[in-house]
Order: sequence, then C-alpha cells, then structure tokens
Amino acid sequence: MTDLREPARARASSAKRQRLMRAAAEVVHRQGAERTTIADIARAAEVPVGNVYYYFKTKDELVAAALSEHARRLGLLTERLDRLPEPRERLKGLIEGWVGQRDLAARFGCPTGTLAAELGKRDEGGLDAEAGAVIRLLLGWVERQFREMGLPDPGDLAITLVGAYQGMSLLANALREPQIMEREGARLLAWLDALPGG
Amino acid sequence: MTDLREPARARASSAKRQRLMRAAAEVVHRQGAERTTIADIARAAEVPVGNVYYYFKTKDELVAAALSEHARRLGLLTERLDRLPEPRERLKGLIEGWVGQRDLAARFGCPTGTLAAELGKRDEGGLDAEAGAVIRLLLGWVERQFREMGLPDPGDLAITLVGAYQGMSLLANALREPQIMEREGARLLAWLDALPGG
Amino acid sequence: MTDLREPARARASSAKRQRLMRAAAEVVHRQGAERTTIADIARAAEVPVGNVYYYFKTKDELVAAALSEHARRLGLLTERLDRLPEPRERLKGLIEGWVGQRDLAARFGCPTGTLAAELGKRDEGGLDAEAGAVIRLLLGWVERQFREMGLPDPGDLAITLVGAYQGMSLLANALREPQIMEREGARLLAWLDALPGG
Amino acid sequence: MTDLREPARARASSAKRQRLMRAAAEVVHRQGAERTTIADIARAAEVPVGNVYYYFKTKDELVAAALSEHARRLGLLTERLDRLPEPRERLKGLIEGWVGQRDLAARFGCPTGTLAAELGKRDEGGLDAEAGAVIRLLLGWVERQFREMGLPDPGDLAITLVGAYQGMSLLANALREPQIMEREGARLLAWLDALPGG
DNA sequence: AATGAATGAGTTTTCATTCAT
DNA sequence: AATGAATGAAAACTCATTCAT
Repeated sequence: MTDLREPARARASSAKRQRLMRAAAEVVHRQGAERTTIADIARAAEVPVGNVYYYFKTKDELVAAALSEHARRLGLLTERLDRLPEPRERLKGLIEGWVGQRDLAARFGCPTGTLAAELGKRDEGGLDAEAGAVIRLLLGWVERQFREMGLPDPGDLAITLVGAYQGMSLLANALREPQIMEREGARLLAWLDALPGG
Repeated sequence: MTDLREPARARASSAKRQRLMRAAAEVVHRQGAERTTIADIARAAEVPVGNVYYYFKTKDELVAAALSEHARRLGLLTERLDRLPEPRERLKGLIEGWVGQRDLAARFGCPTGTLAAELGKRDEGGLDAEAGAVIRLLLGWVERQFREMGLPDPGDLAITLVGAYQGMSLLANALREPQIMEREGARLLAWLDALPGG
Repeated sequence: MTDLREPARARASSAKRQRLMRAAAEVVHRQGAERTTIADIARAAEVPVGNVYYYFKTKDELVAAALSEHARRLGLLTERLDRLPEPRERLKGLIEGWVGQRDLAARFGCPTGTLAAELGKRDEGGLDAEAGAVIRLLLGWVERQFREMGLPDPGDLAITLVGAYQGMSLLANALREPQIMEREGARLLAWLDALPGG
Repeated sequence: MTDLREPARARASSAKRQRLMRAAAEVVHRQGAERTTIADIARAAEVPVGNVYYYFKTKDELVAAALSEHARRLGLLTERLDRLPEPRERLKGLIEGWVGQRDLAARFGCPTGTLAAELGKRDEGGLDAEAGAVIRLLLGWVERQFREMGLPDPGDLAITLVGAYQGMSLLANALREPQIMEREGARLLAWLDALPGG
C-alpha cells in the first residue's frame, strides 16, 4: 500500500534480472561456467527457461552477468572497508573477510578466480578479459591501500597479497581444507603488521 | 620379422596409450576438461576416435590420465632437482622452472591448478580428489625440502610457497601478464634466501 | 483540440496499420517470409512488438498484408499506366518500370514472385492462393492490354510477358546481374513493337 | 553372395550419404529450405537425426547437398540429351523434359529456381552463390547448344530460354496450372523451330 | 489501444558412448 | 585391437503468441 504506484513492470523486470544475475553468480560459482546450464540458472532464479532470454541474449551474457555480480559484491565490500580510517586496517579487514568465507572457498574456490581460470581457456568471446577486469578491480583497491601506507611498489605488493589469496583459495579448494585459509590468513595478517608505513 | 612382432600388441598399445595421455594433458591444459572432447584428444594423439575407448573406458579416465601425466612430469622434475645437494637450491630450481614456463602459464595457467579448480566443482566421480592428490605430491616434496632445511612448520611453508605459485599463475593468466611470474618468482627467490636453515 | 481528437483512435490505428503493412512488404521482400520475424517487422514499422497483434492476429495475416501492399502498389502503377492512350505504350511502360527496378530485383527478386514461390510450398493457410491472386491481377491487366490491341490469345500473351518478367527477375537475382533485366527488357520491348495490332 | 566382400562400411556410408542427399533434394523442393527441418530429411532418408550430423555438419551443408543433387540430375539429363545429334533437337528435348515435369512444377516450382530465390534472401553463408552456380550450369549447356547452331549472342538466347522456363514454372506454380507449362512449352518449341541455324 | 514481459514448443547442434565388424 | 559409423540424450537458442496491466 505504500510504494504500489511505482512502475510495477520496471520493478518486476529489474527484480527478475537481479534474481537471474544472483542465481548465475551462485550457480556458476558452484558448478563452473561450462557445467552450468541455462536451465540450472533459471531454476535457481525461479524463472522459466524461455524467459531468461528476454533478459540475457546468450549464455555468455549470463556468465558476464555473474562476473559483474561478483564485481558488485566486491564494490560493496571495499565500500564498507573504506570507512575504516587506516589503510592497514582496511587490508586486514579484507583478509578477515576472505578467511570468513573459508568454508565456501574450500568447497568451490574463489568465485572470480576460478571463473577467470575457466574463462582463460577460451580464445573467443572476450569473457576472459572481463574476468581479468574484475580481478583488476580488487588489485587496484589493494594497491591504493598500500600506496596510502606510503609503501614502495604498491602494485607489486597488491599482486603478492591478491596472489596469496588466490593461491590459498585454490589449495584449500583442491585439498578441501578450510584450515589452509585460516593459517595463510594469519600469516598474511602478520605480514601486514610487519610492514612499515602508516 | 624376428623380434619385431613379439610384443607388438603390447608395444603398440602402450605407445598409443602414452600418446593419448600426453595429448590429454596438453589439450586439457589448453582448453579445460569440459571444453575438451574425446575427439579433440584423439585427433591430437592421432588415434581414431573409436579406438580411444579401448584404452580409456570413459572421458573421466582420460582426464585422470591427464592428471597422472602431470604427476609423472612433476616426478621427472623433482627427480632432477633431487640431484642438487642443497634443499634450498632445489627449491630455487623449482621456482626457476615455474618462471621458465611463464608464457605458457600466462596463457593457460598452471596445468594442475586450473584442472583442480575445474574438477573441484564436481561432486561425483572423485576426480577432484585425484587432482588434489597431484597437488599433494608437489606439497609433499616441497615440505621435505623445508624439513631438510631444518625449518619449523615445513608443511605451512610448503603451503605458502605452492600457494604463491598457484596465485601468481592465476593472476598472470587472468591478466595475461607473464611478467607477474617473473616479479613474483624473484620475490620468492629472495624470500628463500632470507630464510634461515641449511 | 477540436476535430483533432475525434477519429484519433481510428486514425492512429490506420496509420500504424499502414506502417506495418509497408514494413511487412519491405522486410519480407528482403528476407523472405520464413526468415522474417514479427519483431523484424515491428522494428521496421517502429511499433512495439506486443502492439502488432492488435492489428494483425497472426504472422500469416501480416504476410497477407504484405501481399496486399504489393497489390496496392501494382494498382497504383497500372492506374498511372492506364492514362497512356495506347495499350502497347502501357505495356512498354510496364516493362520500363521493371527494368527501372533492376537493382532491387537483382538483389531480392520480384517481391510478389519470390513470395509466391515461397508460399507455394505450404499446404495450409491458403496464403499461396493469395499470392497467386496478386499475380493474377497483373496477368489480368496485361491481358486487357493485349486484348485491346486486338491480338488473339491475349491470355497466353500475358503469360508469356509476365513469365518473361518473372524469369528474368529470378535469373538476375540468382546470378546477381542487373544487366539481365536490361537485356531482357530490351528484347521484350522489341518483341512488343514487332507485334501487330493497335 | 556376389559383391559381399566390397567394403561394407564404405558402401553403407556412401549409400546413406546419398540417401540423405536425395531426401534433402526432395524435401527441400517440397517444403522450402527454411521450413524443412533436419528431422524431416532424416525421416525421409530413414536415418536417425543424430546420425545426419556424421555426414553433414550443418543444415546449410545439407541444403548445399540438395543443390548438388540437383546439379547431378541436371548432369544426367544433359548427358542423355548430348547423345542427340542436333543441338536444336537437344534443346527441344530439354523443353520436353520441362513439360514432362509440369505437375511437379505446378505444385512446387523448379527445384533449383525456387531454392535460388529463397537462398538469394540471405546475406551470409554463400549458399546463394551455390544456387546461382547450378543455374549457370544449365545456362552454360543451353548456350553451347545455341552456339553450336551458329546463332549470334548464344548467351542471351540461353538467358531467354532458361528465363522463360523459370517464368513459366513460377506462374504454373503460383496459379497451380500445369497447363501453363504445356502452352509455354509449345510456344518455346515453335520459337526454337523458327530460329535459323543448324 | 498499448506495451513490456512471459511462455513453451520447436529446432539445430554437440558429444560421450556404443556398435558391428 | 582397431575403426568408421551409429545413437540418443542433452543443451542453447528462437519465436510466434499470449498475458497483465
């Protein structure tokens, strides 16, 4: 009775599109892009298969949508972390976030990393580049924190930190051992603390 | 006409089996397990499609064969490295090997790591465990070197080193930047040198 | 605000209907009935897809509309030609009109002829008969000219002339050679001139 | 018991491929390329749908196969006609062949002509050119006969004759009147007889 | 009348696996 | 052991038509 007059159609459509994006992100994370069928995503989003194509013209567009959903979530996370006063604290918050996801990571890996690995095997479509772009978002944010700390080669440090995350996710996943995330997370926190800078 | 025919069947079969394993390793590395068809592997191995099933009863067995081919190669590498007198030198040799593969890694990632990531999304077949086992081989060897160096927590150190390798491979691949392998490789070498122990 | 709104609905509907008919004629000529989607026509007519069904209940009705649009255009042409005093001149005008369309014909064939050929393969819906009817309009008009010239078997002559047109259009189209229209057109003009009669 | 030792596989495969080509030619002639499904052709050839793709990788290849089947049949016809001593007699034989097919033509048009018209609406795939090539085969043969008769502009005469055939087929088809084929056939025979030359 | 969205049946295509020699 | 061929179950995608306002 309150917002009923807002454009119902646009709302519904938007909502469905969002549902599809989220379902795509989830299902693709769990099953991989190749093993995920449109029907899987449609089912997860509770949308009839035929209707999916009204919102996304091809399966690749849905995979791209999954990627931007991950980018969006990354944006939400960094936005929250940006409220912390110290860059070092922000980075530590990031790592704690990673460790907090250890069970999911040990089961399915990093959503963006595993997707990038899978898409990297293609030589058409350009989806691989889109996956790379999402990872670059993360790298960029991390680099900014290191720069703000006044450290030299913040780009390299970002590669090291994000690389460690990707590596520990992959190992935790391959060995199905969430504890790897904990141990490596602790090591990274200590490493951060040992770094000089503000 | 004398000894040439004796083990003809066995020999031929063995040779073909090997060709198929190697082809599987190569093609799966480049295309991913899911996007690789039996026909792709057969073509690469120059074996008629129908004949593949004489050697491997299912596609999964071929993927497993690709994994053991990677394990075999890892074995060859560590065997060679084991001839070095110092464990620290062996580890440095390992890292140099990784960096030497930077272009391949930047294009297709680590063969075992990307395969493990892909297979990790399955919940049937147990191939994921086999991928994990290959990675464990590497971890075990690395751990032995650290232990031989007399360092505490050699298992954790192995996770850190191998994790760094997986992470830098993934980033190099996702961003298509082989230099990442060089820079991170240099960092790892310096880290090794800075470690105490024999 | 006075008379502008009176027949607003009818007027608007009429205009849209006409736009749709014309778009259907054009697009179907270029793409063929089967390859043309309702959305194609809607887009060309700048009418929202859902709205098309207000004016035409089925796709077949739209194809029929394309046919009557062609009939209408034929009517305009013959009306204009009918102002010429001599039937022979009218027929020559007709041929000149065909030749004038040589580039379009070489690209897409005769609009009615190719549509008749396509619809002729159906055995339901009766659209094939409607296509035949449009061709009969042309044949009838041509026959009247020959009759007015006092020639025997004017119906057969009409078949010959219109058949020559359809044949040259098809060949020009199949070979993508507009010159065929010119050469055959010239031959037909000479043939007409050589015929006896007023 | 006679030819049993000929390579059974090759024979079977060849036979099936031929069956598919013939089925494609027939069904596409009757239904048009666009309205014909792979399943239609498979059914007509009594081949399981999935197996069709062993012989033809795409539907377009099947349509191309239909075209070359028509070319093959044209070759058989002209080969037979070439045994006639006089080029004029050969051409008359050609026309008689056309008239002999009047019922089929009145129902479905000229197989090659209608297919060319349909394919001419595409702008990708190059099938339109293949259709044109088949028509060129016919034009070339006809032109050779006119040339052998010592007539000037044999190419133009060929266009006129083949054009008349295509036109009369189209009209007979559009109006569903086989008699058109007869009347126009008779006219063409008379026209041929009236031409000078050997 | 108008319109974005929804629906579902149909079509092409792929491919692991099996079959028949 | 070897091999071309066969099979059938998916899967992506299309589109006429209908629906809900």
